[in-house]
Amino acid sequence: MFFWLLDINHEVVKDNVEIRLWGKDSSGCTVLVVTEGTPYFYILPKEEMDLENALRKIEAECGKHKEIVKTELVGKRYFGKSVKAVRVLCKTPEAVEKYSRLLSKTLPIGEHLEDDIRPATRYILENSVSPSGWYDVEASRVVRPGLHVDQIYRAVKPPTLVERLEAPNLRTLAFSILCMSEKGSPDPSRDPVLAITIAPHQGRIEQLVSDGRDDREILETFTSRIGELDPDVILGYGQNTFDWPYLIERAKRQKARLPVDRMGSEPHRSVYGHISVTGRANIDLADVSHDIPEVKLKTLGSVAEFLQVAKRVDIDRFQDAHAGELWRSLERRRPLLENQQRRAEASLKIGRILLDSMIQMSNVTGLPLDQVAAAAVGHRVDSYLMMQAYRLNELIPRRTEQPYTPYQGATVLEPKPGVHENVAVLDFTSMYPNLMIINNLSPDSYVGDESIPDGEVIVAPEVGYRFRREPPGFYRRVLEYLIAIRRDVKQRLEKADPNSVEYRVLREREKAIKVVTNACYGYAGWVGARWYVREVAESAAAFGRATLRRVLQMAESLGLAVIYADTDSVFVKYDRSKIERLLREVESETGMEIKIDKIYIRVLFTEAKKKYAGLLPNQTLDIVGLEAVRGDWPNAVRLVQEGILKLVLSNKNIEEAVEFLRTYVQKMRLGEVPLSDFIVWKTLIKPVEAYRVKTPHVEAAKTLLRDGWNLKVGDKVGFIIVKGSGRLHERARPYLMASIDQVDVEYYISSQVLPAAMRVLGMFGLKEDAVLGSADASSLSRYIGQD
DNA sequence: CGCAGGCGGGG
DNA sequence: GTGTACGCCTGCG
Repeated sequence: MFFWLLDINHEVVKDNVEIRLWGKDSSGCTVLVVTEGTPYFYILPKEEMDLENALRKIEAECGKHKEIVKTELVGKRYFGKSVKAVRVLCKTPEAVEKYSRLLSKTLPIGEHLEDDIRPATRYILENSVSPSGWYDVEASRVVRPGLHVDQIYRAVKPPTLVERLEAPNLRTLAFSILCMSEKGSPDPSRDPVLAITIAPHQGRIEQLVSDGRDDREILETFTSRIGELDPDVILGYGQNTFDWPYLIERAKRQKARLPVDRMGSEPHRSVYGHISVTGRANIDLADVSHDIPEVKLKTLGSVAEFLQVAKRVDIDRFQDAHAGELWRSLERRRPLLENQQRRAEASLKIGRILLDSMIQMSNVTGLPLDQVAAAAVGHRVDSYLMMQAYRLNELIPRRTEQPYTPYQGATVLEPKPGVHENVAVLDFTSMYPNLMIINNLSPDSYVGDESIPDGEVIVAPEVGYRFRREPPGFYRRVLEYLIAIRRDVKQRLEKADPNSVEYRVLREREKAIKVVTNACYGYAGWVGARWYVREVAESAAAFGRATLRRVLQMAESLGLAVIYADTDSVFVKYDRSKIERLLREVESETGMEIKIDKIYIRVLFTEAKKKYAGLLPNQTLDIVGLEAVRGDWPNAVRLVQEGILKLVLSNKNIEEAVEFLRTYVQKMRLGEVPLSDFIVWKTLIKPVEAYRVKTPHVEAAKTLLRDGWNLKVGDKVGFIIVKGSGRLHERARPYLMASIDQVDVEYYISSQVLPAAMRVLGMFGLKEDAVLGSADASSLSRYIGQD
């Protein structure tokens, strides 16, 4: 039987672990394959220990406990060394937890390992069954009441991989709930669910509306409709943190149940804080939005607009406390309900667009579809490395609590301020992964204070850490493997028809592999990583600095003018033959690929690092780091600075830029700029009470909290600076509580718009008073093109 | 005036 | 819960 693996969980049935593989078969039927799981952990005796003796002791101790099935000595590797470990097989995961601890306490003979691997993960690793892929399994039909799938099988043998790229047709729906409160956030202990919208991919959109007091009926209808529609994928926006917990709490209050999964039980919280619906993939698109860095403000409307499925303003409405009042009158309720429908439809469309990439990320990293959406990059890499460790017969280290020590990172050069014409940006392809491969930077090749002949090690510059040249370390093997499979996917892409499904899948697969490859360096320096060794990350950074330094030397000796450099990129004055020579020489010396990334017709640098704007040959403007692209500056500032940059870079027209600024400032003073362009958004990175300083956004948040709002870590606070006296934070108002005539326009002009404008205009020798003074813009001096 | 806390975006 | 480097705001002594 062929099936595509959608979800995996385990149940303990009569002291045995049953692994449940939920999937779809090749005809689109839902299937469940049950099989046994074997829970176990390892004891790794200390090196000086006599193995026979250790094993005898362990066996003697294990013999006393009936939940331990057996022990066996197995050959494994641990941090690159061949070791013998004792595998302790248990009946249940609970026994694994209990005896791994007990044994290491009563028998202090070594480390206990892999007791932190959950049964479903263990099964994935052991049988190489990565989720979101096709498998062939020899299985017999069985009957199991109470499980909601078309067919149930018992596996006779472990599944084997089937090379088939295309995912099956997944039944998908999106849902959204509507709850309201007279003030602030709705509270499930008080406010009923007012409406639930279900938007199935196939079929009509449904809206279940309650009478506003008793939501029991719509909760029950929702549950039964999910059962009837039987989705493989459940989409939503924020349902892990809002909709599901709210529904669960409401159901509890109503003494109702929410058996929406495929085994008749309720949604529950799982590993990455997400809500798991067994047998289906519950995907919160708010989690997935973090994979789209281009979308700054993570609202459903912003994501919808970015993906061109809806206009932001049509989606992000009624998301504030005022909406509660709308529910009261019947005719004003209509737009509220219509908006909710649009939100569910937008979620559905967004999900359909993003599903391919999530499926590939799931299959590459080995995390089930619902988990991969919720897991952060570090956990995705963690999962990937665990699969690779299994492939290489390496024991999986546990996460350990350890202190965090910062280390020195990359080099950033002081830019040459001014406008430069024809500037090429050269950069290395995957610099950190390549440095890790070339220098064998890996936890297992890292040589601490052991004495080793100089010829056998590579020494990292500046930091002096040593790494064995041979054998290839874990990171090196994994990174080489990643690069090899990516190359293979790229080759297949070249042959594929760009309009085919195959092409689309391969493109997403290639992206997923790239993300994992590029995250390995950061992962190596993350204290939470299973394979965290700070010296590895620190050495990669040091090799990076040395490499960049060398490129700068070589550019200089070739007579190429360097304008700026950051980490793995160098900005040089365009000179085709010299650049080509530089690239060749750098490649042969470093063994890494470096190429021209882009050529700016004109690029403007201020004195600041990491801030510049460049004009590309197709007339588009690249703005990096400047206020115009930052989310914590009001629209007014972004708009003015971007406008000025466009004028000075594409037309070289400073007079027009000054005129543009003057006109905008005038509009501000005349009240012709809308309130929304004055809003400053800042994120709360900790609970409001935890702040020791009084800042505008924290004070605005306090005002909102006093008004009954529910603000949490990660929430964005939009505020306005209003007229009046006192410190800035005393004049910060939540934007919903301010009107246009209260705005301190002069503050915005002098402290926000002008500084941002002058950062650009100042580069042309203009002074603030000259710009806003009475002088005619056309009499301003021109400084363009000096370099 | 200088330093610290806070935040966001870059490579 | 990938890393470090950086700029620039406001608060505060």
